[in-house]
Amino acid sequence: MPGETIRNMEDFAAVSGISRPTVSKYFNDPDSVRPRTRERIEAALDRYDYRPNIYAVNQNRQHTKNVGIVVPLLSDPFFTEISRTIEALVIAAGFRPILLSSHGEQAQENENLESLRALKPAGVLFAPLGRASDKSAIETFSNHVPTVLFDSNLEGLGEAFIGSDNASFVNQTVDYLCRSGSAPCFFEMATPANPNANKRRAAFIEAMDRRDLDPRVHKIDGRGWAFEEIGRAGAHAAFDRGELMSGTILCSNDRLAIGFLAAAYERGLRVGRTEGSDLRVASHDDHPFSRFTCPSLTTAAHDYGAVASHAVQALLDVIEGGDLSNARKETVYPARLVLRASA
Amino acid sequence: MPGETIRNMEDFAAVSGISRPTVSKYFNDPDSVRPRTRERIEAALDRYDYRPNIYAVNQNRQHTKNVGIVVPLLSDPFFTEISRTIEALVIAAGFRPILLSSHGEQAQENENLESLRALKPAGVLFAPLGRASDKSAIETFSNHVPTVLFDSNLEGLGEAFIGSDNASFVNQTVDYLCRSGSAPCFFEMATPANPNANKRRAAFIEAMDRRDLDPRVHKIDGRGWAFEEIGRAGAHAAFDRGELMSGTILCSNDRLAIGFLAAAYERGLRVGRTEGSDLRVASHDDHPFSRFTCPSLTTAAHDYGAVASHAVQALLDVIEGGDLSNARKETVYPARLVLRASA
DNA sequence: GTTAAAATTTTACGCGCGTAAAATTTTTTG
DNA sequence: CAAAAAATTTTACGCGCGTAAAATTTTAAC
Repeated sequence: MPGETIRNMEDFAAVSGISRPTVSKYFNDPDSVRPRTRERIEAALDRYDYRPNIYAVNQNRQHTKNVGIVVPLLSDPFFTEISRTIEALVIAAGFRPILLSSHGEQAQENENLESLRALKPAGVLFAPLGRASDKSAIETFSNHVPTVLFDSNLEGLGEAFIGSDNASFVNQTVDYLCRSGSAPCFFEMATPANPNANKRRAAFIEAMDRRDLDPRVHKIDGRGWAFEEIGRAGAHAAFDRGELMSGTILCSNDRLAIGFLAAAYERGLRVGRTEGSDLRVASHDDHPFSRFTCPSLTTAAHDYGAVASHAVQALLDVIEGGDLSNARKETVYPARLVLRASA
Repeated sequence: MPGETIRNMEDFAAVSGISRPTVSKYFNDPDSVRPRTRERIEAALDRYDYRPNIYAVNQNRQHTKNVGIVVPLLSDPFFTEISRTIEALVIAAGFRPILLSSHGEQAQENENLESLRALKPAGVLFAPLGRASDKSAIETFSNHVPTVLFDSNLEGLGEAFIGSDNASFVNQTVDYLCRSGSAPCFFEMATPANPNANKRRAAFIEAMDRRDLDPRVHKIDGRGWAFEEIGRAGAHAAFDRGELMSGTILCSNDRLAIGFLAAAYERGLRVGRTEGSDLRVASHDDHPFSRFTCPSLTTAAHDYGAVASHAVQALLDVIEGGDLSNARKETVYPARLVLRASA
């Protein structure tokens, strides 16, 4: 009868009729004790709602069962989505995910790494800000905590990098756009925060060169992470100069495209691949909202599942396997073209 | 010289020339020690990068400096935004925020509460799922941990509730729509997950009754949290029957409206308040993307800042003040009408 | 400069659990 | 059923820190 109060593992061991060290063993791995013992513990466990004190458990551990997940900007639905997927995999692997957003700022990113270190995580899945990241801080961190980078690569940092193949993204959109209509002009921020943007531009130029086409790149102003507004303002500025009002526009990413489409709508420009349209717009990322733009956005989709599961697996390999292969691996996944109404 | 390795507070106390209990006192409140002592500790602190072991610190504490933040669905930008604001306030108050999403499911919500209990937080800011919430689980939880509800109210649960005044939202949109054009029809899910939806419908009916107008409510099918797709499918179903293709539509929330606008666009319906438009669409929430819909969405905005800061303050009062007033308070903030192009 | 007040140091103990080593019990094997 | 193997219990210690009480030093007040 739950008359007495269970204050610690010793009390719980007493009411379950098992010794405290055995109970301790059970909580670290239920399969490590004899089935009958396990039954008795679990019987006691549902009569009394005892759980080990997390802080006492972790006090003397070198590393805990925590796994940090750091993303540059959680309010970007792309990162919300990928971190949700990663979270589920981390839980399935028996770890406790700790989700942190850097809110687009280096100071916050560094603080996230600092507070993670204090939590002694088994490992960290880390999508860095990119250009704004403090490389040396990240290097120091990754020397102490097993770190796997995803989404944005920082050369040489972390045990591995898993992301998307930017060339595949651009090759597929360029290929589709070129064979279905006029050649695209690339639309991007002049000083992108993310290294993927640079790779996409480079891939665009190369893809156009291969086709003996002029690789036109339209760069717009704007700082920070409010990409939709930057895209919208940049599009209006272009329209004011009579530019980008016809033909085919390939945006570096969906959030810029969302802003571009809003501006086009505001100008009464008809976007789409049907006859009578003024211009076509395509993009990259398959942002959760791109299904609901007007018109719906033709884009290249990340393989969320592959990136997430490979990143988690890579981290688990480092955590469990130790240093099997010392080599830092980079893995990228190709895009999947998603044809919608905008191009 | 950082020759020796600092393993614990005793080592650190030694190199800083201060006794360990005083160092302990410093870390709990830097102002509680003499200025000269503080200087010496902080001088040592930047020669050696020692920080107290979080787990040892919290092991014997009744409650930690952690504050839980639980939202029903982090991938909804509305919750991403409000939790970001709350996070900053929690940090400013000297606590460590722990952000958890229930991913729209009761099982996850209950798990979140359970893992929070194990972390012995000083308090929790909790936006429940609503109808899908396990009330008894939440009641049990809130008996052990100071809990302040926000966004969705559950009668009698938690120490306080802070949210938005649904009647204010609907009154403002209805008032504006009625005085600027035809009377609105309300567009909502037949079985909304969130109690706010019910209050909005009730407020709509009341507002229309007050004006001696017929309160037409259009209910659409759909389960889950994919509101945009539900709104889009519901709109198409209505259009197929020749309904909602003209006049004024007032959506229960912006995410439904985003779907509605996508469907209207796909049908070639012109939405807006300008001449030549087929229908007007307005909504509630001021979702971060509602600025970028086509046309941009007229809506009623939450006072994010007021809700966030009042919720945090209410929790701090409970944490620090003990039980000054035993009464559970409910506080709601009015909406701010945001006129854009859609109505 | 003396005294009272404040801050610090000393001393000492406890928290809840991990874990190693030796002793004991239970289970499996033949 | 005896012996070997496996699991469990006993015993014992340590982790890093909070914190109380008493002794001591420093600071502020006069």
